[in-house]
Amino acid sequence: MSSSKLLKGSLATIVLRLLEEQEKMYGYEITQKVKQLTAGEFKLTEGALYPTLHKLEAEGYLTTETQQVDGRVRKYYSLTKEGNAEAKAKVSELEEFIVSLQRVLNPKLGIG
Amino acid sequence: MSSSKLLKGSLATIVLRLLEEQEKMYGYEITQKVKQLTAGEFKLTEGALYPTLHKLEAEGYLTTETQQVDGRVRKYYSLTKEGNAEAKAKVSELEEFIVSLQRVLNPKLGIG
DNA sequence: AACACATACCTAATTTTCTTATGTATAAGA
DNA sequence: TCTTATACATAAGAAAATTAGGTATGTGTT
Repeated sequence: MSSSKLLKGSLATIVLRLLEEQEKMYGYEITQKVKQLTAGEFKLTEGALYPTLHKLEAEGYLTTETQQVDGRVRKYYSLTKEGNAEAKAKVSELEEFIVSLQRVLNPKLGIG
Repeated sequence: MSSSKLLKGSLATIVLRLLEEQEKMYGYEITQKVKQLTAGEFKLTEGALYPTLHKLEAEGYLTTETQQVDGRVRKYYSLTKEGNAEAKAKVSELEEFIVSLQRVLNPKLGIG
């Protein structure tokens, strides 16, 4: 992912979150979805995405099934039961991180 | 920095932001300030902080002056003119990133 | 037909940025 | 004396990107 090399470490969380919203997604679809949601601000590179998907699958958080569509192969990913739990956990963690980050960036707001 | 290895890439921005708020700070003070602002959630490690400070100095964004306080040396960092501009730029970039990230995490909210 | 662009997957080398571990040194408190 | 806090620093390793390359099909344009 990019937005000029910002905030590394959130990609897996983003993938898990998108799969919470939409049951099945394939890699290319994820890149387009992220691009659309962020109005082009995040450019999720394939070199980052595919290894992340493979890792999440290896960890048991995702399962795959391939489909042939218009002569092209698509590999659909879905959350496993563990993936669902992991998604919730990671998203919470990231949201808490954002709160802390905003506190540092804007200390005037105080501890809400 | 840590909050379990989340969001890498924001450390330099955090440092620049803190020095916008407070003209002079030394390394140890920065670690304590971050800890305080985030109620202990961010543990900024020295192995991450010092190289970052040195890099920002090498890039011309920070200047240093050392002081002897209670028999211990403190190295104070301040923003240069370029550092000031960089701080504004990096903070804006990070804030925009957070907005995009929240859009991905919570697509229901729509494009505000 | 040739070419560019979009779709769709993938990996490898390199770089960036951390964590972890270690080292030095002084001061304060139990 | 020993631990904890203060205060600096570097080095090895790991994690997670970027950059760059590869394969292949479909579509639209000249």
